[in-house]
Amino acid sequence: MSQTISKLAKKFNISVETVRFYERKGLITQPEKPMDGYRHYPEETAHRIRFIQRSKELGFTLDEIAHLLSLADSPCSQVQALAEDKLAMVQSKMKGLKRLEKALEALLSQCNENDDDTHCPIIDSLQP
Amino acid sequence: MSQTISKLAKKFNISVETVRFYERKGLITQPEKPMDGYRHYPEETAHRIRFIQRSKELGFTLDEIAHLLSLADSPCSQVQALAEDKLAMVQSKMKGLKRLEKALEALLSQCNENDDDTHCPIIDSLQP
DNA sequence: CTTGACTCCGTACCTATATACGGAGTTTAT
DNA sequence: ATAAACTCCGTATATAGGTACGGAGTCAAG
Repeated sequence: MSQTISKLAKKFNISVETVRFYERKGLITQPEKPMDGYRHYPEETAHRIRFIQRSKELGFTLDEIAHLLSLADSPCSQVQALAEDKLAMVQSKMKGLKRLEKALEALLSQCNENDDDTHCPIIDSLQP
Repeated sequence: MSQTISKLAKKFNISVETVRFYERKGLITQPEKPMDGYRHYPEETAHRIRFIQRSKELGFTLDEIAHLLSLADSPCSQVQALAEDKLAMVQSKMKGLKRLEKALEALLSQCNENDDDTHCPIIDSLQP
């Protein structure tokens, strides 16, 4: 069953504008527009959008998703390489956040030892 | 010693435009501009920029830094509250990344069990 | 047949954090 | 004294991922 743009959008809880945006990005192909000039989407487009949404949940950017889609029939090793890159990025981001967490905890523990509420050691440690 | 804008910028390895940008943002105050119309920065501005840079490393956004700066003489408890919010954000972000990591690892382990390089199970699991 | 909902398109706008540009005026070095 | 380097200002551009708008045409229900 072919769908209008708003049906499709509603199905995935995104806006009509977003569908058009994905189209412009080349993530989905603009369907044939019969006599009336309106888009009528085949089932396949719905599959693509599902793919896009799942990939987004995995932290892929739209550009990376475009890449993934273009790899649909490529050797597994290529897809794997992309996922591995992503994993490395995720892990490095986590390391940064871990550092941040430690730093914030250290600052906060200074506050806890501070009796004088009128002045905050955090401000001091940030200043030279 | 008062500094010109480019000296100041060089000192912190940022660009002149960035200094002007911080000024527009209200993070640093635009200094008096004597006869020639050029900015001459007091030492204090350098301290502020140092503060900004350290805070950025801690993951504060410029808006949050503006807030921090405005709290410089506020009760410790207020500054502490801001830092605690930030800590909570950092921790929640880490949780999200942890989930992501697991998901990617699961996908990759499927690839490792896959003999057929011409087709990738990652693509399949992303598709409906 | 009219009204309201839907669709089209191009374009502007949004956040965040800058970076880049252009033209005019100024300071510094040689 | 002249040229290079610096400064001023306002504005435009960039990324990412959309969101919003306006005017015109079209479709579906009653």
